[in-house]
Amino acid sequence: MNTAGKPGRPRAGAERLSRDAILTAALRIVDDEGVEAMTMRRLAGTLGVNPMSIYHHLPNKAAVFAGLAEVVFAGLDAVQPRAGLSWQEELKDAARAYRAALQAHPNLALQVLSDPSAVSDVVVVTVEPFYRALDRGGLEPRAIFESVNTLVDFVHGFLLGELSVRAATFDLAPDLVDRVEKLPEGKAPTLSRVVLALGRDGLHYDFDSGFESALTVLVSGIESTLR
Amino acid sequence: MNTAGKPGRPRAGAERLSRDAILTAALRIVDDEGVEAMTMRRLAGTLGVNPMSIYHHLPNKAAVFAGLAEVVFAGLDAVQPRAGLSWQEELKDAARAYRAALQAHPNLALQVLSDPSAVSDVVVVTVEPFYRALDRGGLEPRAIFESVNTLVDFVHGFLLGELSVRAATFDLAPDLVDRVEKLPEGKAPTLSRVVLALGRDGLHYDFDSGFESALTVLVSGIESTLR
DNA sequence: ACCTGAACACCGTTCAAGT
DNA sequence: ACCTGAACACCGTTCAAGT
Repeated sequence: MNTAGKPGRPRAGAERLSRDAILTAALRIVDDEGVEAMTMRRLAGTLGVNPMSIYHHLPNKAAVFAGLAEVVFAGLDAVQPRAGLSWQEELKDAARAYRAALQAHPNLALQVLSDPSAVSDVVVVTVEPFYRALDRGGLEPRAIFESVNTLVDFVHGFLLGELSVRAATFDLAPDLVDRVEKLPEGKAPTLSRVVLALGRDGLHYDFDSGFESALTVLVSGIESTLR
Repeated sequence: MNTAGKPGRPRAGAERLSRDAILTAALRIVDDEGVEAMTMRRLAGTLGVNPMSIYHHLPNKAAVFAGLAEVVFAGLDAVQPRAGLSWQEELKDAARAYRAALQAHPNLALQVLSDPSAVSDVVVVTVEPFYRALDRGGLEPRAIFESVNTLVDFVHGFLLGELSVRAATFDLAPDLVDRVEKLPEGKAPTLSRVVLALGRDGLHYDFDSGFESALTVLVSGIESTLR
């Protein structure tokens, strides 16, 4: 039977744990309560298992996060480009899909983006749609490589900002106008002038349209390297 | 006298601790050994003080990191643009200076970039040089605002990659060619073709030139919104 | 092989007590 | 006000022992 609390090896097929089961539970904790709540002891608790049991399936906590990164990026794999798009629109779609994949697990994304050891082969494959679109655009290999790096870096930085703000809803809203108004005279004159010209309404920032306008800039910049 | 280990309030002027002294010691730990080594107990240890003493100067550990963020960004404040530059080159200089400031404390930068609560007014002022250059370029307030966001997001994402790789020197070098060669046939055809066309030499990546080529793309893209 | 229990060497932070 | 000591409620991980 091997009920909870009983030591000893379970019968074949009666294992209470598996790598998959552990990762599923871990992802749930991260999604619901954030990376900080995902401790080995807490994870074992939700699985109804001794903390040490986990170590028979994953070597340590870092491996748990690396496993979660795989799970998240694996979903990106299957996405097919929409038919009939210009290569520019296909490129934008790739960036949109990449952003969406990371947004699907915001708490995890922040962790994964800043942890190089969490990056595996699954992540490498993630960039295929970018390569495809730029190849269609007729760029040289070197230009493709650098353009993809630029785009991916931008998406990472954008997500850093987006997810940080989202995670900080309990904090005071970072009202740029307020902050600028409180700045000492002459500390940042151009910033002050531009921000105040935009005003409180003009600054109402929307991540989706911010992302789109950045994509427009980036794609125009990439196009201009063709000439 | 208030020698080490003696409790009680020190005489005026004989305080053994200050916010500045604490932050200086903390920055040293972070620079030398990384964010993970910077614990309250370790920090107190290097200051020769009881762990709890720190709490009389900073409310908690998060406040220590927020203070460190201030220290780092404060250095950016004084930078003046070089004379005689086109607005495009001035804009690139702003991005270069921002990257350099974050690179100066790589261990801290990763932490700060992903921690919204570490961002203070000091950081807001950081973007003034970007605003200045774009204002000279004749962009409208809205376009300036969005271009700065795009540029700053890119720099953040770029640094995330750059600092991650630097921090992972002990890990296996992420050799893209090797990884691509091991990929299942047809898994990422364009990526494979492009990467193999570049070859092992063509891919030898250099962060400095990668940064420059991204800046070229970004600035061209911003220019094209003027027309 | 798979799970457990006790133990080690840590954490951040609260609280009461010293001067 | 500034510093300390003991204590609370945690961590990740090693190791020996069960079946």
